[in-house]
Amino acid sequence: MSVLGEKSPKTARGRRTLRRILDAAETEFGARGFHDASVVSITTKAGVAQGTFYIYFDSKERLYRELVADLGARLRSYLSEAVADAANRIEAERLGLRSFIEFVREHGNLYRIVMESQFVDPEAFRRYFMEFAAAYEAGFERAIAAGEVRASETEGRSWALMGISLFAGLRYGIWEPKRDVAPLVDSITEMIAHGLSPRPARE
Amino acid sequence: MSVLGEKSPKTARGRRTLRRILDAAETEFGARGFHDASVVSITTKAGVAQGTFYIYFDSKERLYRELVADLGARLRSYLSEAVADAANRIEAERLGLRSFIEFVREHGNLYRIVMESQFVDPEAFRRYFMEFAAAYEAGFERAIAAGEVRASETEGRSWALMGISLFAGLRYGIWEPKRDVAPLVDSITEMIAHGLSPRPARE
Amino acid sequence: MSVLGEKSPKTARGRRTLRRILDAAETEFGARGFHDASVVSITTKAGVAQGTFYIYFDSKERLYRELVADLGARLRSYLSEAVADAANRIEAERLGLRSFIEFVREHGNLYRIVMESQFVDPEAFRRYFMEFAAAYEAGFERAIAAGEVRASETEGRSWALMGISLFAGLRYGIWEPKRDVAPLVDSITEMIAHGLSPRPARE
Amino acid sequence: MSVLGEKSPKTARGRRTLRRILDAAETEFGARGFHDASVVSITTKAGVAQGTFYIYFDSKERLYRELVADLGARLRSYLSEAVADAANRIEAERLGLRSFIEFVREHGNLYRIVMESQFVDPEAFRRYFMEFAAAYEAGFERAIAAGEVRASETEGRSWALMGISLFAGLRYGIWEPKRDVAPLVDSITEMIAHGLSPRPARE
DNA sequence: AATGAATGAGGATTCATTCAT
DNA sequence: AATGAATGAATCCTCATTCAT
Repeated sequence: MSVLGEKSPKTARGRRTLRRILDAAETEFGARGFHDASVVSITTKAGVAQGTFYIYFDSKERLYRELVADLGARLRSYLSEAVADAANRIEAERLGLRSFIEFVREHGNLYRIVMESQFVDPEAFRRYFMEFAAAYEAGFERAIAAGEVRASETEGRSWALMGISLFAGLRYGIWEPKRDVAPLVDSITEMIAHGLSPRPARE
Repeated sequence: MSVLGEKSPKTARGRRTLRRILDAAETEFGARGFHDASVVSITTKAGVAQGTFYIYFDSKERLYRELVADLGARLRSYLSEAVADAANRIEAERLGLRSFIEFVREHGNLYRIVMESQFVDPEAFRRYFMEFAAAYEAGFERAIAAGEVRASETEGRSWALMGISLFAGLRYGIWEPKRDVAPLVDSITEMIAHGLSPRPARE
Repeated sequence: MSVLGEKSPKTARGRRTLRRILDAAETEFGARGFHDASVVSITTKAGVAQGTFYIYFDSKERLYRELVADLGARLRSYLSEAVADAANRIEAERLGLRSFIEFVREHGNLYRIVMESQFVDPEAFRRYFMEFAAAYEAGFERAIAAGEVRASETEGRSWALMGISLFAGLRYGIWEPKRDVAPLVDSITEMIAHGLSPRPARE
Repeated sequence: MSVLGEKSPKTARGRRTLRRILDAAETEFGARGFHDASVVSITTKAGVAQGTFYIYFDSKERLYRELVADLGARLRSYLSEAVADAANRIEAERLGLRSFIEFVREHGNLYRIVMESQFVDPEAFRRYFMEFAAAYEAGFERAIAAGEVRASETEGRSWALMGISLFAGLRYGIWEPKRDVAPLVDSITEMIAHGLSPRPARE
């Protein structure tokens, strides 16, 4: 989607350097946060000189922004793939929740970077989640049309469900990455399932 | 009330100064974030000399930590009061969600500060939410015992519900503070109600 | 000699406070050096408010200067007393060396303060040692007249002997305060004795 | 030659800059002392930006430490060269004393820096002189074996002789740099010669 | 394309000293 | 006589960015 590194390098050597900076940045930003990850620390880790950084990026802020966009895209594609085979909406929720936690466990840095972008580039963060939510809502509309979930306003519901995932990612992906997450996912999904069920509760 | 651990002033003048620093800090941290809010900007806004800051706080970091703790306590007390009169657990959820959004609308800075602490002082952030969650779970246990909600594992559910609130606070408290939130709260609460209902959905 | 504390207090309470500041200053200056010993650290240790300091002293520098003068006087009187009973000049050298080391062991702070004054108030330091040297030389002249030591220029000799003491004080008073110093003092004194002996070495 | 442990520059330009900082530091530290010589004053005198300082040194303290070590090495090599041709130990003492005073006259800053290190980095100071003393003692042992000086304990004697030099350096190198030092050196050396002579004094 | 060097504004913090009570 | 509060200049250091080679 977004092409990382404004000034895209022409030579193989250049591509390699760019790749190294990007990887170093991901690690550093993830581990130390935007402010504590300095350009020096990134270039040092990448094994290049400080000046080299500015061959590929206009500024630290700019790199960060591009990184966030890229990571967001990766996350989104990961999720839509994970959910593709779901038989129905409820199943999709279960799969989405589970694979999101897995994703966070495998790409903790990425998760942290995206979350921190809220405080570094609020507008980008906002846009990203609004788009995500739009897709989410669209899915809901289809599910309602298909009778898989109870009809209702979809915006708030979508947002609520995103909040669940995000927060579950924080606790079970970042804070407790060894925890057996299956029962919790089941419990949460069960709650969601009832919450969305097209069949009203018994009297 | 305030449990701030700063060196407490002994004169009225001192208390006034401390108060001004605290207020300025809340505003600055909320508006510009931890890193962009400098000690200069805080003291300038408070109308005191830079050195005065260090009469009351050991460091910028320390002030932040104390602020987070204090804000957390304020939020918690606000919420428990808001929820006190709820007839049952479901009603408590509705009230909690609604008043949380209200709180965020009125104290946006505060919300931002607490959220950003995740990246400034992760341990404080973690501790704060773990404690909150514990209280939440305890409430769940009671509700289950009272037959107000369906029995189930409570940890994941609590966490999920907190995620909903937090994210709703972000969107409807911070991003869209003018939005009429009632229908969304209703919709979300309805989802939660079904999700927790002691009477499972019909087959 | 020098009356410590410009504005000499009239009341008993005042004298007590002054005393406490002086003692704290001696400890702090000795332990942390002039620059690292702050007025805060001194007043804190003395158990008084910061402002109180300036009731008794115009400045940190001033206190230091007075302290150095006072300590110098104490040292000088200690030494002249220690040497008073010496049967002759050589004996005086031995006693002087030994008691100087003892003095340093008992009053390490004092020694350090006087030595550091070289870098805080070079002129005062210089004056002090020049005066000391003058007294030393006078003693030498007398000893020569009495035939106790070999005639010679006395200035360089005096200075050299002061250098020996000072450096011995550093090593055996400050750095190795537990060391049995008797044999070293004997050895050095023996060297001095031969060096000064009125009976030159045989050809 | 220089054993400075700073981050060594890779270009000629860098080496020039480093050299300028080092020279400026020597002058400033020597003239104003460690505390009053600020990084600003050093970089200003060196004609570089403040930040440049930190390309080459981790901290002001660190630079100082390295300077002390370097200066010590220079002094030591200067002295051992000066003394190399001495016919015997006594002659070596005379040459050592004289050339030390000369050295101090030519490198007053250097002398002051080494002396002040006692109060800035006591451990470095201590180490320096202990090493020096060890070399001194070894020389003594050899002289005793060669029958050039009277047998005796050597540690205290070495220390005493170092004290003489140091103090003579202070007075005749720093305080009275124009003074004709020859007679004083003679007088002191004569005293030392008798003090160390292998031929006992006549009865 | 890459590098090492240089910049300088800006940041947190310290501290001797003064002030008001 | 004493205190707690306030000051503000000064200090060390960091870091994103630019420059010369």
